[in-house]
Amino acid sequence: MKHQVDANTEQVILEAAEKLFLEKGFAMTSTTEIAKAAGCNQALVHYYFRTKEKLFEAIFEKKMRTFVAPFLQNSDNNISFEERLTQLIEAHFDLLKENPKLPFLVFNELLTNPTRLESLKGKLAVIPQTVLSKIEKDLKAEVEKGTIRPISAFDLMLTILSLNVTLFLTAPIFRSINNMSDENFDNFIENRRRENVIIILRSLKP
Amino acid sequence: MKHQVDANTEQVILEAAEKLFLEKGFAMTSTTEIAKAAGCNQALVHYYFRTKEKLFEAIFEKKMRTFVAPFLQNSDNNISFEERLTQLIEAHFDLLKENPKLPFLVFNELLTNPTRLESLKGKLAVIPQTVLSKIEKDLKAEVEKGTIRPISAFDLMLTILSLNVTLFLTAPIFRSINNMSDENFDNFIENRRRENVIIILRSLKP
DNA sequence: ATGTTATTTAATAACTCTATTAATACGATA
DNA sequence: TATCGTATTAATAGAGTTATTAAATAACAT
Repeated sequence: MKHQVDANTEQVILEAAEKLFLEKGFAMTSTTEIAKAAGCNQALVHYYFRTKEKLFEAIFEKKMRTFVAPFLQNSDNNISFEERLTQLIEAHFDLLKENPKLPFLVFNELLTNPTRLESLKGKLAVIPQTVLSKIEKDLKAEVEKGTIRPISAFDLMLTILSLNVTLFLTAPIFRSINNMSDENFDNFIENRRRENVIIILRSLKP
Repeated sequence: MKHQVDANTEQVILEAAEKLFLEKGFAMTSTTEIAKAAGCNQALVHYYFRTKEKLFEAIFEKKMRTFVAPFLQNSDNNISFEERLTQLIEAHFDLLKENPKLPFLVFNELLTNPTRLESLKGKLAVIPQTVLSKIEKDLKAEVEKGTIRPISAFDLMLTILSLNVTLFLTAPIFRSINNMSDENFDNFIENRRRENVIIILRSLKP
């Protein structure tokens, strides 16, 4: 068992924990396991983070922010609404592509642990309001121009979320069932990126 | 602690376990907890099902079948393709409405436990093939009639799955964040049933 | 070199969980 | 009523978990 002299041990533990939590969720991951993955003694995990819960929270909150990030960045633009929307959808898609296990973690913890949901409520409740109201305004303008049908920002967001999230949530399952090669899998994913954009744009037509 | 003389204890245990597994997943539910919920001794749980794993499997496989059921029933029809598709989407939606925790259980277990996925692979792999090929045929016919654009049955299924599943997966979260009343929540759900059908039908237009 | 602080480890307390075992209650049947 | 199989329970072994503590070691400034 080597000492972690050079690297920041706290960071190494954090990363090992992140990987394991994403793979197996909170309950199925033990601090012993995290320590082993980080190449350190189990007590060190507690030395740096005191409890498993606190360690998880440090990771979860950061990940939560990543998860909703694309909806927050405002693309102040001279490009068309359709282009802006496409960019949003694809930004969300790409983020999930780089963090494919993220939806699992988020849903798993928010659904099984009511406390977690409660504690995040305060922090997250603000986001939808500010973001949605901006998109709402955008949508209203387009509706008046007659370029799209009337639809709530919430419904639109939920549709984007649904199409993008479920793809990455189910991808490992379909991949396994269909015995896809890396290449097939990549094609499948990229095909879906296009498909999702098409579905959403079409759903808005007047 | 009363004896469970009258009712079929095995069934009572099964139902208690089902409820708890759906709420909190496999790892977070203990046999002790199941026994308490079933009003019996913890050893009885093992007496009837030997292991927690076997108990779970008995429930999971049944639930898995429920989950994919709507895609399996063939509506041999004289009604139009659009109507048939609408019925399929709504049947799937209604099933999820009655089993809102089901997607959580299925994803949670298939994703965290590779063994589970492997063991189901054999049983489930057949289904997509038979079902998809039938829908594929339907789609091809419609494409030739010029009523829809070319699309794979798999993509269509994934879209339906995405829209319906994510709604029920995220519903408790949005409900909590937005402090929805029962009535608001019901409206929200019913509105989405319509919305999901619209999105999918529109996505198929030529 | 030496004292001081930060990091790391081994050991272990205190639980909790699964699974098994041995003993007991129940109910039908001979 | 004596007997037998099924249902049920208390007790507990055994493994694994989190968290704490005290001791050892490394790092570093003086």
